Amino acid sequence: MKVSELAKAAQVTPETVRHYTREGLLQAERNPTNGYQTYHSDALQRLRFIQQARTLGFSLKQIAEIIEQSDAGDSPCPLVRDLLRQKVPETQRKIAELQSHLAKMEAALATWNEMEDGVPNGHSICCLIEEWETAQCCKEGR
Amino acid sequence: MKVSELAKAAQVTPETVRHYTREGLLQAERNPTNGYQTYHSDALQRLRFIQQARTLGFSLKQIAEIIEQSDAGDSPCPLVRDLLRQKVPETQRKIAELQSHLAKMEAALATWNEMEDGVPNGHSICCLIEEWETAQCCKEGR
DNA sequence: TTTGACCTATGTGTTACCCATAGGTTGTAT
DNA sequence: ATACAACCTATGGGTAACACATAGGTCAAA
Repeated sequence: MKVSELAKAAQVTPETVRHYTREGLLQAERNPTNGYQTYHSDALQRLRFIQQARTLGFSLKQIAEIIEQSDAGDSPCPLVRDLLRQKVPETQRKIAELQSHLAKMEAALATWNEMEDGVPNGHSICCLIEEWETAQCCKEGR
Repeated sequence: MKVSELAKAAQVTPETVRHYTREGLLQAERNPTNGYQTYHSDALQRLRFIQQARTLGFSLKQIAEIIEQSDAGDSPCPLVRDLLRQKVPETQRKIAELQSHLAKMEAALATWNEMEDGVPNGHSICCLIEEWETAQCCKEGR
């Protein structure tokens, strides 16, 4: 398999395949006559694994560690479990954060539907963001 | 106000203040004798505005646009509303994505509590991720 | 006057790629 | 046989929002 063939099979760009190869996440052999990278068929499986892990929020670095352990003959499962245990609260925190933002944005949009646009007065830049908690400023027609 | 004073007042690092200044989000004047950046007191208000906007997920570029409009005497409120309207579905999408990941991670951890760690067998790298949907592999004791 | 705490500019590192450049290779159509 | 498209290669630069390191100038207090 050549770069683009592997890339197409996994629905990624050839550049991504080259990137993973450069970073050591994928193994390839050089065709000595033309210097092209050649991948074995199990590279596709590994690439799919990387995609799965990426989907879960693992960094390439973490994935590289997992693969390394695996290649060394050790079970990567304990490592993966540790990483997941770290990632769960991180993800929960991120979700809570985004939900808070979302609530603010929706509340603001709802309120502002009834307000006229403010004009900057030298003190405030954008009342919509500035007086965020109250979102009262535009009511004054500033 | 000097860089660090402004930074401390807004609970950010001096480097962040310099960054915003370099990017044109904050205005400063040079002290001609020593070259130090000098900020007016309303820079703090502006910095707080930037923080608010960042919290909502606006990029520095978008914030710069908002500030530009404001400085030009135009109301940035319509622009902000447009940006928010774009950001709401984006945020919803991100939340849904994270929730899906979280659910998978939690389900996996729960299942794997009862499983023994697998050992790589040359075919699978980490059954915990690979056979994600079923998460059956480790049951076989591979 | 020395010291510590500040300031400056510049450049590098982070993450996971994307894109541009310049040039070699392969396969097919003419 | 050759032109041409479509592939490959390496290299370097760009992205976002800073953090950090370096080297050197400045300031205030002891």
